[in-house]
Amino acid sequence: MAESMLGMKRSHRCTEVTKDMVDSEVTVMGWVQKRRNLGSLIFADLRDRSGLLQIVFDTEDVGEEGFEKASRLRSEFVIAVTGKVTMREGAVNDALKTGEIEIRANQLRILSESLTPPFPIEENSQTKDELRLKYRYLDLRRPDIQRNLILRSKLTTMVRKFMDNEGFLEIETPVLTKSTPEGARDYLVPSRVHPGNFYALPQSPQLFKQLLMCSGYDRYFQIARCFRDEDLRADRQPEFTQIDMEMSFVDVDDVIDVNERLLAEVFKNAIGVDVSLPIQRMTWQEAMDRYGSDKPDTRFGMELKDVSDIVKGCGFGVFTGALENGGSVRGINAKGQGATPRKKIDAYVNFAKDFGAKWLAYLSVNEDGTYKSTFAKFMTEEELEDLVKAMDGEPGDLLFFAADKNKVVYDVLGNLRLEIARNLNLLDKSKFNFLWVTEFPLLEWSEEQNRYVAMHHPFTMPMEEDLDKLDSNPGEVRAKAYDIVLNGTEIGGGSVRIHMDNVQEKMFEVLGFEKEKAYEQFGFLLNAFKYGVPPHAGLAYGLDRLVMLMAGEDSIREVIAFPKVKDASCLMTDAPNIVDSKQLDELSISVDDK
RNA sequence: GGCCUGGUGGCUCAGCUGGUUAGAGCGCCGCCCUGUCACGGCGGAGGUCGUGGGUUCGAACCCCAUCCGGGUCGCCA
Repeated sequence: MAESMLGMKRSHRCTEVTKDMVDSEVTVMGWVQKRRNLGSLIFADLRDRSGLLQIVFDTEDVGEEGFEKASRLRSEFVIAVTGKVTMREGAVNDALKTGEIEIRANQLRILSESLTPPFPIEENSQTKDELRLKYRYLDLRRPDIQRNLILRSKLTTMVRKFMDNEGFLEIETPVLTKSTPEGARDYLVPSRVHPGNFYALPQSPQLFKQLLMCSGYDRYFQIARCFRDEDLRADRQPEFTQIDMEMSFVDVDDVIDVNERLLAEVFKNAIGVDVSLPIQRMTWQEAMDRYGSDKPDTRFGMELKDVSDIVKGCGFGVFTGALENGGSVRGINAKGQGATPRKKIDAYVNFAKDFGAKWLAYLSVNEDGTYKSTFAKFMTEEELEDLVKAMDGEPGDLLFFAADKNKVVYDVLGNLRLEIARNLNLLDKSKFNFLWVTEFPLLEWSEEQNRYVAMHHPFTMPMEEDLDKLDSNPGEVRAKAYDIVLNGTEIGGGSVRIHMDNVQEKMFEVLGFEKEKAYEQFGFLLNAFKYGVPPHAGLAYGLDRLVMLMAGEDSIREVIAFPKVKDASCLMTDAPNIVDSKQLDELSISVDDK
């Protein structure tokens, strides 16, 4: 039976009550975390978002009726308590912020009873995700999730403050917008007024923020919800949040400068981490050569080495064959892992195959200096020695080699490097290694479409010094695009945009867009550019990933209040769901049952 | 779409090569208990072993299908 709170007013959150307040009367409200009934003395731990506070119920203070009521308390009941703050008579509980004090209740109201929760509401939950997400409203009561969401709120507040100080304006852009070609699949929204026509939910506010630059807003930002209809991962949700920004009359260094200061400020203020500026920069090519990844985790070494020159004359067909096909042979050295059992190595070989490796060669340097390897028989003793030397191989080391097209070699070794590091616990979550990756390729050859596609998007400015290669060698043109990487996770990316119509036309030409088609898709932007467009550039962060890393979590679900599961459905609401045929009729939609 | 992995009382798990009545801890319910905070003591309830089919004298265990999670590859300008 629930009671009204009429006449009672909460005076403090649980942990706002301190020992300075001893002897004063407070009113606290919250959930019963735990009750301990000793017969004629009852303790209850009261919980709210601030933490726990112990309440004592004694007939002397709360009366017969109150005590009887207290004996009915169970986990997750919502109660209001008025009482006197006192120092604890018994032992102090060092685990609690309020461990020295307690409230001697003189008034108790049960504001709401609770069923026994389907899983314990406690930190470090052991409960399966399935159940947590079905009862997300209970899961969200757990202190660790509450901490994450509080951190997230703090972070966005800090971002807004910083951006405001820097002269950025927060401007909202539409959520119902136009479907864009290229890139991820759009979520579509049917139009009732225009039968057969659809809005798309934005994958990012990209085009709108560029238009805002055309309109003279100079510095824009937005904490924007974005949508992509692609499969989920631990760090990917169908709807996610970007911290999006765009600036006028700037070049790469200007964007990097303001963002370095932003990162330094929020990491310091939100989690007390010092980011030393300037943040290291690395070109895309260097990142690929050294780490096999465009988002290198620089918390550990194990860098890739190109050994193509060493093995080019050897008798091992896998190596020489890759070189003849224009590829390369590269290796990594797992220091001190020479004793890795065969089974584990086989697992690495299988892992490599997931990334397209037909082959993963390995060699361990025995303690006595001899080698054990699958390919030793194809090479002379001298060739092997040179190879090991090139890899800085010492007794006890384990070397892996991939030989294929560069893309495959990078992919295989880049991921293998991470896999080994994970197994060896080299990924220290208390370390925060930032890195700018710059000079991305402008274009990427798509086998599937048999044409070049934009690596970033079709409005990305090529580097001025590469402009003449747009005709002769488009694949080698570098872009004024940059990513900000933290511990091997891409937390943001952006570019300088094309503001020169001749360059934009050339870009569409290289992408195989006919002029008409380009206007059909992006006419509003291209037309806007005819009326005076400033040079502009921007960047967008994945807020969810940023908070995930700050909170030390492994999945963005831990920092999103109501996330979706692997198949993009919501276990709590059951969305998506079928709708009434009347609704479909209004939208002129008929559904094919398959 | 592919691959890997999981589903056993409310929760977390154990359950051998197929063999009596499927177990444990926590939680829950009842009684007792004045300084607990992983409270304690005594007693108790609670299980279609995800679902459907098959093999077998016999299935939680083996086979097939399917549903629901997790990871990952493809995909994600």
